[in-house]
Amino acid sequence: MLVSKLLLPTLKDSPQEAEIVSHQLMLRAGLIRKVASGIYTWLPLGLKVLKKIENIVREEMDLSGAQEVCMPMVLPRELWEETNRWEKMGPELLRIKDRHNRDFCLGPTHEEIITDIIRNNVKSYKELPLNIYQIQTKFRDEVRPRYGIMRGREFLMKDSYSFNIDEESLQETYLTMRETYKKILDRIGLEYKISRADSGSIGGDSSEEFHVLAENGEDIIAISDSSEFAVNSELLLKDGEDISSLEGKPSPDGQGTIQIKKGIEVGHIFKLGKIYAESMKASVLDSNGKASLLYMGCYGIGVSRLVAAAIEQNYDDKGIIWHHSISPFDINIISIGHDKNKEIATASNKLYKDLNEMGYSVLLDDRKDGYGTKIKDSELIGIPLNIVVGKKFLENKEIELLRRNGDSSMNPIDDVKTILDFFKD
RNA sequence: CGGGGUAUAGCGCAGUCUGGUAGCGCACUCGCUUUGGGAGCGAGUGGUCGUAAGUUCGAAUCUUACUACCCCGACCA
Repeated sequence: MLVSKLLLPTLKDSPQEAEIVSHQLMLRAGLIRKVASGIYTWLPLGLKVLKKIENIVREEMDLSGAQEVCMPMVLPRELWEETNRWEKMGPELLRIKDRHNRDFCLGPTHEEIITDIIRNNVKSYKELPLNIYQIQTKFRDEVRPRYGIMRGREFLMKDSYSFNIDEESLQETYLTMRETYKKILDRIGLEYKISRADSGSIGGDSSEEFHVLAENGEDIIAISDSSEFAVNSELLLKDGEDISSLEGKPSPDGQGTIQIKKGIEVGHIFKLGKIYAESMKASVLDSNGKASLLYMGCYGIGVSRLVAAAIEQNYDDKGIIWHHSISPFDINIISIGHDKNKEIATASNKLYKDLNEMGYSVLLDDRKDGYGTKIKDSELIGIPLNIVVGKKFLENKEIELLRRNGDSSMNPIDDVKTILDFFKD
C-alpha cells in the first residue's frame, strides 16, 4: 500500500476526549474515529489490526475443533423470555421494535439463540460434544462506556458455546478452550494472567478470566509472586477490607505472597452447567435412550478490546509498538525524495514489489514529505520494521533497517536475506 | 442514575469575567525552494462560536432550558 493513497489521518495532538494511552494512540494513529459514545468506526489501519487478531482467534478456534457460525444481531424477545433474561438484563439490553410493533433487542450475547439451534437440530448424544462459535459485533448499552474501544457499547467478540452430554465432557471442552486462549494470547505476544472469577449474571458453576496486565486495566487482580495463582481481587476481600491490604499476604494457594496488579479482561470462560438447558428444555437422548439435559459452557474473547489491550501493554512516547503478529503492516519503506529522485523512487518501488511478492505486507511512504514526518508517522502507527531509502543509498547503495525498538543497521540494498533475518523476532 | 467538567475551523487552543459582529499554532490548497528526525518563503481555503429561546441598538460573550461528549462513583460477558 502506498501511504499517499491510504486513509491515514494521523494527529500530532491528542484529542481532549481521550484520557488513556490506548484511546489517545488509536485516535492519533488513525485507527478509529468516534461516531457516538462507545461506538466507533474502524479506519483502514485499525481494521487491519482487528482482522489480524480476528484471524488468529479463528485459526486457533478451528484447530481446537470448534465450528464457526454467524447468528443474527437482532434477536426476538420471545427467546429471551425463555430464560427470563428479557427482564433480568435490564437497560443494558438495547430494545427496538419492528414495524409490526414486535419487540427485539440487539444481541449482547447469544446463549439463547445457539441453545435454540441446538435443541432443534441435535437429537443424540452421539452428535456431541459440539463447540460452536462466532466472531460478531455485539451491543451492550453500558451504564458508562469509556476509554474508547476498551469499554465500548458496540464491540467485536468471539463467543463460543459448547454442548456436552455430561460434566466430564464439559470439563474436557473447558480445558481445551483454556489452552486455546493461552495459544491465542501467546501468539499476539501479550503478558497475561488467568484468574478465578465471579461468574456474574450469566450464571453457572465456575469461570476464569484472562487478564492482560496493564496500568490502565479496569480490573484488579491478586497474583502470587511465585506461582501461576491469580484471582479477581473481589473474591479475596472481606467486607470493608481494602484492596491494598492484600498486598504481601500469603497467597491462598500456599505459594509465595500476593501482588496486586491491574488487568484488562480480554477473555472469560464459563462452565454453565445445565441452567440454560433447563430453562430452555434442551436435551438429547443419552445412551439409554432417555432424554438428558445438555451441559453447556461458554467462552468469550473481546476481539476489539484486544486491540486496545495490546496497545496498553506495548507503547512508548513515540507511539504504538505492535507485535509483528498483529501489526497492520510488516514493513514500511521510507523513501526520501521519492517524488523528485528517480534513482530512489526506482529502488524503493522495486523493494516494495519484491517484498510484497515474498509475502510481506508492505507500506511504501511515497509522500512528498521529509524523513522526519515519515519516521514520526511510522513510529506512531507502530510498524515493526522501517527500511530507509535515502542519501546513503545514493552514496553507496545502502539502506537502513530501522526497527521500532530502535535497533538499526546499514545494509546493501540487495541483501534481502538480512532484511528477512532482521525482521524475525 | 449521583458528583465534577467540557463544547469556538480537521486537531490543539485564545477570546467569555468587562457585549461592538471571530483569532493563533498545526493541518489543508497553489507556487517556488527543500528532503536522514514533524522544512522555509509567499499567496490562499475553511467556523450559522453545541441547540433553542430570551435580554439588548448589538450576543461567542449576559439569562434560561435542552443536547452531546469526557472523568469519578454505582454497574459490567
